[in-house]
Amino acid sequence: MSQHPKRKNQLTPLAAATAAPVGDHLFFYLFQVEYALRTGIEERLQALDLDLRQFSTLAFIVDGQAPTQHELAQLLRLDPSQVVTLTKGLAERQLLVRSILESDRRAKVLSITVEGRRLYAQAAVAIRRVEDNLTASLSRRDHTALQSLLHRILPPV
Amino acid sequence: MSQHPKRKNQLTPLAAATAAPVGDHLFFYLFQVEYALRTGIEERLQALDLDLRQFSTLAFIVDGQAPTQHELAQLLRLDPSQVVTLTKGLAERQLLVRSILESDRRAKVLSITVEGRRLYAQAAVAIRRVEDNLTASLSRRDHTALQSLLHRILPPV
DNA sequence: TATTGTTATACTCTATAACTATA
DNA sequence: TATAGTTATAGAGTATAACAATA
Repeated sequence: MSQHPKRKNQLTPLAAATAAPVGDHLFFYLFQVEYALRTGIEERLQALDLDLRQFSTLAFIVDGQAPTQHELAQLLRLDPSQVVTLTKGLAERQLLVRSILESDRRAKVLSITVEGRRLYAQAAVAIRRVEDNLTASLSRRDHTALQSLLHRILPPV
Repeated sequence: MSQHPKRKNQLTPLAAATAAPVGDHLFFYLFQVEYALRTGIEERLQALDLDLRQFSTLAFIVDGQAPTQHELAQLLRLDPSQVVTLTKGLAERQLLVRSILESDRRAKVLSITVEGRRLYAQAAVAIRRVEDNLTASLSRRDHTALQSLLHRILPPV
Protein backbone atom coordinates (compact mmCIF):
# COMPACT_ATOMS: atom_id res chain seq x y z
CA MET A 1 0.00 0.00 0.00
CA SER A 2 1.34 3.36 -0.98
CA GLN A 3 1.97 5.95 1.66
CA HIS A 4 0.82 8.60 -0.74
CA PRO A 5 -2.42 7.40 -2.32
CA LYS A 6 -3.89 9.53 -5.03
CA ARG A 7 -7.36 9.79 -6.40
CA LYS A 8 -7.59 10.42 -10.08
CA ASN A 9 -8.19 14.05 -10.90
CA GLN A 10 -7.53 15.09 -7.39
CA LEU A 11 -7.17 18.82 -7.38
CA THR A 12 -3.69 19.95 -6.59
CA PRO A 13 -3.74 23.69 -6.98
CA LEU A 14 -0.96 25.52 -8.67
CA ALA A 15 -0.52 27.46 -5.49
CA ALA A 16 0.40 25.72 -2.30
CA ALA A 17 -2.24 23.83 -0.41
CA THR A 18 0.05 23.03 2.42
CA ALA A 19 -0.65 20.14 4.71
CA ALA A 20 0.60 22.01 7.73
CA PRO A 21 0.71 25.60 8.88
CA VAL A 22 4.06 27.31 9.14
CA GLY A 23 4.91 30.37 11.08
CA ASP A 24 1.97 32.44 12.08
CA HIS A 25 0.56 33.14 8.66
CA LEU A 26 -3.17 33.53 8.26
CA PHE A 27 -2.92 32.16 4.78
CA PHE A 28 -1.54 28.81 5.89
CA TYR A 29 -4.55 28.30 8.12
CA LEU A 30 -6.96 29.59 5.56
CA PHE A 31 -5.58 27.47 2.73
CA GLN A 32 -5.61 24.35 4.78
CA VAL A 33 -9.17 24.80 5.95
CA GLU A 34 -10.21 25.65 2.42
CA TYR A 35 -8.53 22.51 1.14
CA ALA A 36 -10.25 20.32 3.70
CA LEU A 37 -13.63 21.84 2.98
CA ARG A 38 -13.24 21.71 -0.77
CA THR A 39 -12.10 18.11 -0.95
CA GLY A 40 -14.77 17.08 1.52
CA ILE A 41 -17.45 18.72 -0.55
CA GLU A 42 -16.14 17.32 -3.82
CA GLU A 43 -16.19 13.87 -2.36
CA ARG A 44 -19.82 14.18 -1.36
CA LEU A 45 -20.84 15.75 -4.65
CA GLN A 46 -19.36 12.83 -6.57
CA ALA A 47 -22.25 10.68 -5.42
CA LEU A 48 -24.56 13.13 -7.19
CA ASP A 49 -22.34 13.25 -10.26
CA LEU A 50 -21.65 16.94 -9.70
CA ASP A 51 -18.48 18.94 -9.21
CA LEU A 52 -18.23 22.20 -7.35
CA ARG A 53 -18.40 24.25 -10.48
CA GLN A 54 -21.59 22.58 -11.60
CA PHE A 55 -23.10 22.95 -8.16
CA SER A 56 -22.20 26.62 -8.09
CA THR A 57 -23.83 27.08 -11.46
CA LEU A 58 -27.08 25.61 -10.21
CA ALA A 59 -26.76 27.65 -7.03
CA PHE A 60 -26.50 30.95 -8.87
CA ILE A 61 -29.52 30.15 -10.98
CA VAL A 62 -31.59 28.94 -8.05
CA ASP A 63 -30.57 32.08 -6.23
CA GLY A 64 -32.94 33.78 -8.59
CA GLN A 65 -30.51 35.61 -10.77
CA ALA A 66 -31.33 33.79 -14.02
CA PRO A 67 -27.93 34.80 -15.25
CA THR A 68 -26.75 34.82 -18.81
CA GLN A 69 -23.69 32.78 -19.64
CA HIS A 70 -21.67 35.94 -19.65
CA GLU A 71 -22.80 36.80 -16.15
CA LEU A 72 -22.11 33.28 -14.99
CA ALA A 73 -18.60 33.54 -16.40
CA GLN A 74 -18.00 36.55 -14.19
CA LEU A 75 -19.55 34.95 -11.14
CA LEU A 76 -17.40 31.85 -11.51
CA ARG A 77 -14.36 33.72 -12.81
CA LEU A 78 -14.33 31.54 -15.89
CA ASP A 79 -13.62 32.26 -19.50
CA PRO A 80 -16.87 32.39 -21.49
CA SER A 81 -15.62 29.53 -23.63
CA GLN A 82 -15.50 27.29 -20.60
CA VAL A 83 -19.02 28.26 -19.67
CA VAL A 84 -20.22 26.78 -22.93
CA THR A 85 -18.98 23.32 -22.02
CA LEU A 86 -20.18 23.71 -18.46
CA THR A 87 -23.73 24.73 -19.26
CA LYS A 88 -24.10 22.38 -22.21
CA GLY A 89 -23.27 19.47 -19.96
CA LEU A 90 -25.87 20.48 -17.42
CA ALA A 91 -28.41 21.15 -20.14
CA GLU A 92 -27.90 17.67 -21.58
CA ARG A 93 -28.73 16.28 -18.17
CA GLN A 94 -31.88 18.40 -18.16
CA LEU A 95 -30.74 20.23 -15.04
CA LEU A 96 -31.01 23.62 -16.67
CA VAL A 97 -32.28 25.23 -19.85
CA ARG A 98 -30.36 27.59 -22.06
CA SER A 99 -32.69 29.92 -23.87
CA ILE A 100 -32.25 32.98 -26.00
CA LEU A 101 -32.76 36.27 -24.22
CA GLU A 102 -35.36 38.06 -26.31
CA SER A 103 -34.19 41.51 -25.32
CA ASP A 104 -30.71 40.64 -26.61
CA ARG A 105 -30.75 37.71 -28.93
CA ARG A 106 -26.98 37.23 -28.62
CA ALA A 107 -27.27 36.24 -24.96
CA LYS A 108 -28.42 32.95 -23.47
CA VAL A 109 -30.34 32.93 -20.25
CA LEU A 110 -29.91 30.05 -17.88
CA SER A 111 -32.87 28.76 -15.97
CA ILE A 112 -33.29 25.86 -13.65
CA THR A 113 -35.47 22.84 -14.32
CA VAL A 114 -37.52 20.91 -11.79
CA GLU A 115 -34.95 18.14 -11.88
CA GLY A 116 -32.15 20.67 -11.52
CA ARG A 117 -33.76 22.24 -8.50
CA ARG A 118 -34.24 18.84 -6.95
CA LEU A 119 -30.61 17.86 -7.43
CA TYR A 120 -29.43 21.25 -6.19
CA ALA A 121 -31.42 20.83 -2.98
CA GLN A 122 -29.91 17.41 -2.43
CA ALA A 123 -26.41 18.74 -3.03
CA ALA A 124 -26.96 21.71 -0.74
CA VAL A 125 -27.90 19.40 2.09
CA ALA A 126 -24.83 17.26 1.48
CA ILE A 127 -22.60 20.31 1.47
CA ARG A 128 -24.13 21.65 4.63
CA ARG A 129 -23.34 18.33 6.24
CA VAL A 130 -19.67 18.65 5.28
CA GLU A 131 -19.54 22.20 6.56
CA ASP A 132 -21.12 21.26 9.87
CA ASN A 133 -18.78 18.34 10.17
CA LEU A 134 -15.77 20.56 9.60
CA THR A 135 -16.84 22.98 12.28
CA ALA A 136 -18.13 20.29 14.62
CA SER A 137 -15.60 21.28 17.25
CA LEU A 138 -17.00 24.82 17.33
CA SER A 139 -20.01 25.97 19.26
CA ARG A 140 -22.88 27.25 17.17
CA ARG A 141 -21.90 30.75 18.22
CA ASP A 142 -18.32 30.26 17.07
CA HIS A 143 -19.49 28.77 13.79
CA THR A 144 -21.58 31.86 13.22
CA ALA A 145 -18.71 34.09 14.29
CA LEU A 146 -16.39 32.45 11.77
CA GLN A 147 -18.85 32.92 8.95
CA SER A 148 -19.44 36.48 10.03
CA LEU A 149 -15.75 37.31 10.17
CA LEU A 150 -15.21 35.86 6.72
CA HIS A 151 -18.18 37.82 5.47
CA ARG A 152 -16.78 41.05 6.86
CA ILE A 153 -13.50 40.73 5.03
CA LEU A 154 -15.01 39.80 1.68
CA PRO A 155 -13.62 42.15 -0.93
CA PRO A 156 -16.30 44.18 -2.69
CA VAL A 157 -17.66 42.55 -5.82
CA MET B 1 -10.74 47.73 -22.87
CA SER B 2 -12.06 44.32 -22.10
CA GLN B 3 -14.58 43.93 -19.35
CA HIS B 4 -12.91 40.65 -18.40
CA PRO B 5 -9.19 41.29 -18.30
CA LYS B 6 -6.96 38.30 -17.64
CA ARG B 7 -3.46 38.05 -16.37
CA LYS B 8 -1.40 35.32 -17.90
CA ASN B 9 -1.21 32.26 -15.74
CA GLN B 10 -3.91 33.54 -13.50
CA LEU B 11 -5.04 30.68 -11.36
CA THR B 12 -8.55 29.59 -12.09
CA PRO B 13 -9.12 26.58 -9.92
CA LEU B 14 -10.92 23.54 -11.23
CA ALA B 15 -13.38 24.00 -8.43
CA ALA B 16 -15.43 27.12 -8.16
CA ALA B 17 -13.83 30.27 -6.90
CA THR B 18 -17.03 32.17 -7.02
CA ALA B 19 -17.05 35.91 -7.17
CA ALA B 20 -20.08 36.18 -4.95
CA PRO B 21 -21.52 34.20 -2.09
CA VAL B 22 -24.77 32.36 -2.61
CA GLY B 23 -27.14 31.13 -0.02
CA ASP B 24 -25.68 30.84 3.40
CA HIS B 25 -22.87 28.46 2.64
CA LEU B 26 -19.67 28.72 4.63
CA PHE B 27 -17.74 27.48 1.65
CA PHE B 28 -18.75 30.38 -0.55
CA TYR B 29 -17.37 32.82 1.97
CA LEU B 30 -14.29 30.75 2.61
CA PHE B 31 -13.48 30.26 -1.07
CA GLN B 32 -13.88 33.89 -1.85
CA VAL B 33 -11.66 35.04 0.97
CA GLU B 34 -9.13 32.38 0.05
CA TYR B 35 -9.16 33.57 -3.53
CA ALA B 36 -8.65 37.18 -2.56
CA LEU B 37 -5.81 36.33 -0.22
CA ARG B 38 -4.11 33.96 -2.63
CA THR B 39 -4.21 36.28 -5.62
CA GLY B 40 -3.10 39.18 -3.47
CA ILE B 41 -0.13 37.23 -2.18
CA GLU B 42 0.80 35.92 -5.62
CA GLU B 43 0.80 39.44 -6.94
CA ARG B 44 3.21 40.60 -4.26
CA LEU B 45 5.44 37.57 -4.60
CA GLN B 46 5.86 38.20 -8.31
CA ALA B 47 8.08 41.15 -7.49
CA LEU B 48 10.40 38.72 -5.74
CA ASP B 49 10.16 36.20 -8.57
CA LEU B 50 8.52 33.66 -6.29
CA ASP B 51 5.24 31.80 -6.42
CA LEU B 52 3.36 30.50 -3.43
CA ARG B 53 4.70 27.01 -3.83
CA GLN B 54 8.26 28.24 -3.84
CA PHE B 55 7.62 30.47 -0.85
CA SER B 56 6.06 27.59 1.04
CA THR B 57 9.07 25.45 0.28
CA LEU B 58 11.39 28.03 1.76
CA ALA B 59 9.03 28.47 4.70
CA PHE B 60 9.09 24.80 5.61
CA ILE B 61 12.85 24.70 5.49
CA VAL B 62 13.27 27.91 7.48
CA ASP B 63 10.80 26.49 9.97
CA GLY B 64 13.64 24.23 10.95
CA GLN B 65 12.37 20.98 9.60
CA ALA B 66 15.17 20.45 7.04
CA PRO B 67 12.80 18.20 5.17
CA THR B 68 13.71 15.67 2.54
CA GLN B 69 12.06 16.00 -0.83
CA HIS B 70 9.73 13.22 0.12
CA GLU B 71 8.64 15.05 3.24
CA LEU B 72 8.20 18.24 1.29
CA ALA B 73 6.01 16.41 -1.18
CA GLN B 74 3.71 15.45 1.67
CA LEU B 75 3.73 18.91 3.19
CA LEU B 76 2.81 20.51 -0.12
CA ARG B 77 0.60 17.64 -1.26
CA LEU B 78 2.65 17.34 -4.41
CA ASP B 79 3.81 14.37 -6.38
CA PRO B 80 7.51 13.68 -5.71
CA SER B 81 8.23 14.16 -9.38
CA GLN B 82 7.00 17.72 -9.16
CA VAL B 83 9.20 18.35 -6.17
CA VAL B 84 12.24 17.64 -8.31
CA THR B 85 11.44 20.51 -10.64
CA LEU B 86 10.48 22.75 -7.76
CA THR B 87 13.62 22.24 -5.70
CA LYS B 88 15.96 22.19 -8.65
CA GLY B 89 14.71 25.61 -9.65
CA LEU B 90 15.30 27.02 -6.21
CA ALA B 91 18.69 25.36 -5.98
CA GLU B 92 19.74 26.91 -9.27
CA ARG B 93 18.93 30.28 -7.78
CA GLN B 94 21.06 29.39 -4.77
CA LEU B 95 18.12 29.76 -2.44
CA LEU B 96 18.46 26.26 -1.07
CA VAL B 97 20.84 23.33 -1.21
CA ARG B 98 19.92 19.75 -1.97
CA SER B 99 22.31 17.38 -0.29
CA ILE B 100 22.41 13.65 0.22
CA LEU B 101 21.18 12.47 3.60
CA GLU B 102 24.03 10.37 4.92
CA SER B 103 21.80 8.19 7.07
CA ASP B 104 19.80 7.28 3.97
CA ARG B 105 21.66 7.96 0.81
CA ARG B 106 18.51 7.71 -1.31
CA ALA B 107 17.06 10.84 0.26
CA LYS B 108 17.93 14.46 -0.38
CA VAL B 109 17.81 16.94 2.45
CA LEU B 110 16.82 20.49 1.72
CA SER B 111 18.53 23.29 3.56
CA ILE B 112 18.27 27.01 3.23
CA THR B 113 21.07 29.29 2.10
CA VAL B 114 21.82 32.75 3.40
CA GLU B 115 20.36 34.21 0.25
CA GLY B 116 17.32 31.96 0.57
CA ARG B 117 16.72 33.05 4.13
CA ARG B 118 17.01 36.67 3.11
CA LEU B 119 14.50 36.31 0.30
CA TYR B 120 12.16 34.34 2.53
CA ALA B 121 12.19 37.09 5.13
CA GLN B 122 11.38 39.67 2.48
CA ALA B 123 8.54 37.57 1.16
CA ALA B 124 7.15 36.90 4.61
CA VAL B 125 6.91 40.63 5.25
CA ALA B 126 5.17 41.18 1.94
CA ILE B 127 2.68 38.42 2.68
CA ARG B 128 2.01 39.75 6.14
CA ARG B 129 1.18 43.06 4.54
CA VAL B 130 -1.38 41.44 2.26
CA GLU B 131 -2.92 39.57 5.16
CA ASP B 132 -3.17 42.70 7.26
CA ASN B 133 -4.64 44.58 4.37
CA LEU B 134 -7.27 41.91 3.83
CA THR B 135 -8.33 42.04 7.45
CA ALA B 136 -7.93 45.79 7.77
CA SER B 137 -11.61 46.19 8.55
CA LEU B 138 -11.27 43.91 11.56
CA SER B 139 -10.06 44.91 14.98
CA ARG B 140 -6.89 43.24 16.11
CA ARG B 141 -8.99 41.10 18.40
CA ASP B 142 -11.21 39.97 15.55
CA HIS B 143 -8.20 39.25 13.37
CA THR B 144 -6.84 37.03 16.10
CA ALA B 145 -10.24 35.45 16.60
CA LEU B 146 -10.46 34.58 12.92
CA GLN B 147 -7.05 32.98 12.92
CA SER B 148 -7.89 31.12 16.10
CA LEU B 149 -11.18 29.80 14.74
CA LEU B 150 -9.48 28.59 11.59
CA HIS B 151 -6.80 26.97 13.69
CA ARG B 152 -9.38 25.15 15.78
CA ILE B 153 -11.04 23.51 12.81
CA LEU B 154 -7.83 22.42 11.14
CA PRO B 155 -8.08 18.73 10.40
CA PRO B 156 -5.38 16.66 12.10
CA VAL B 157 -2.26 16.21 10.01
C1' DT C 1 11.37 -6.35 -1.97
C1' DA C 2 10.39 -1.50 -0.78
C1' DT C 3 11.53 3.39 -1.01
C1' DT C 4 13.64 8.01 -2.73
C1' DG C 5 14.44 10.48 -6.33
C1' DT C 6 14.40 11.09 -11.36
C1' DT C 7 12.90 11.18 -16.17
C1' DA C 8 9.64 10.72 -19.82
C1' DT C 9 5.09 10.75 -21.38
C1' DA C 10 0.06 10.95 -21.52
C1' DC C 11 -3.62 13.47 -20.01
C1' DT C 12 -6.49 17.26 -18.19
C1' DC C 13 -7.50 21.78 -17.83
C1' DT C 14 -6.81 26.57 -19.17
C1' DA C 15 -5.63 30.48 -22.26
C1' DT C 16 -5.99 32.39 -26.65
C1' DA C 17 -7.54 33.39 -31.05
C1' DA C 18 -10.73 33.18 -34.73
C1' DC C 19 -15.44 33.00 -36.06
C1' DT C 20 -20.86 33.74 -36.14
C1' DA C 21 -24.72 36.23 -34.90
C1' DT C 22 -26.62 40.17 -32.97
C1' DA C 23 -26.40 44.83 -31.14
C1' DT D 1 -17.62 48.70 -34.17
C1' DA D 2 -18.54 46.09 -30.03
C1' DT D 3 -20.38 42.17 -27.51
C1' DA D 4 -22.33 37.14 -26.39
C1' DG D 5 -21.53 32.93 -27.51
C1' DT D 6 -19.05 29.18 -29.93
C1' DT D 7 -15.27 26.34 -31.74
C1' DA D 8 -10.58 24.93 -32.38
C1' DT D 9 -6.05 24.81 -30.87
C1' DA D 10 -1.91 25.73 -28.28
C1' DG D 11 -0.02 25.85 -23.87
C1' DA D 12 0.57 24.97 -18.91
C1' DG D 13 0.12 21.92 -15.27
C1' DT D 14 -0.69 17.29 -13.37
C1' DA D 15 -0.87 12.18 -13.13
C1' DT D 16 1.24 8.03 -14.21
C1' DA D 17 4.59 4.76 -15.25
C1' DA D 18 9.16 3.22 -15.70
C1' DC D 19 13.75 3.41 -14.08
C1' DA D 20 18.27 3.88 -11.03
C1' DA D 21 20.23 3.94 -6.62
C1' DT D 22 19.85 2.68 -2.04
C1' DA D 23 17.69 0.51 1.88
